[in-house]
Amino acid sequence: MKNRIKELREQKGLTQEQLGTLIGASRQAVNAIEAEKFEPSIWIAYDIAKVFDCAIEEIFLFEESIRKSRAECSRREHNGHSRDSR
Amino acid sequence: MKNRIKELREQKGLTQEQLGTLIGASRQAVNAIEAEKFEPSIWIAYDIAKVFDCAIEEIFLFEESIRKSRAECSRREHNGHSRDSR
DNA sequence: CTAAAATGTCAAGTTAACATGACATTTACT
DNA sequence: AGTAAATGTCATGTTAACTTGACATTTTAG
Repeated sequence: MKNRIKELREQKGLTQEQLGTLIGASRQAVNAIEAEKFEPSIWIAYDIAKVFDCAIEEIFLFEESIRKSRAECSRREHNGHSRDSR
Repeated sequence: MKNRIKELREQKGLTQEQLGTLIGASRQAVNAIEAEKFEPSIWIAYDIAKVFDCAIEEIFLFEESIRKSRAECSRREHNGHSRDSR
């Protein structure tokens, strides 16, 4: 998803590795999230937001993002029962 | 993690299943997240927040929550190199 | 009380978010 | 140019956040 990590990180003069250390995550995880390779877990999102003293929504731009994982793709044809089937 | 889903959901007169449908998730997922069985993905957290017209942090109470998953547990003994080792 | 709706919970399977390690490429400095 | 730091990226493995399906328990309403 779209995010402002790189912008804010450089503003603070942090490397990806340093940011990773600050939030207790790997350098590669920071890199991948920053590069929009995958979605952050909610805790990592929160930790990053805290480093930059922001709300999660100010860093991760949900509205402008394309949702790849759930909530689309499947769960499209097999609706109509919805009930647990008892 | 601690959250105010039940409170807000009932305030709106929604069932777990209805909330699940609104955010495109299963009833069981809503139940488990509400009961703090597991952490929501960031998209589910966002969708729930939007249903209740709140910020994520107003619904999921990070500060009061115990972090079970990452950022503790491992990554404690094997520090000191930090660099990729080349 | 009784039936239905809501909720709780378990099993099994899938998927993606991580971790670690390794190597390649780019950036920055002297 | 040369070198070190920073970044990009790939492979492999683990784990937890989901899914569907099924059944048990609790709550609600007539």
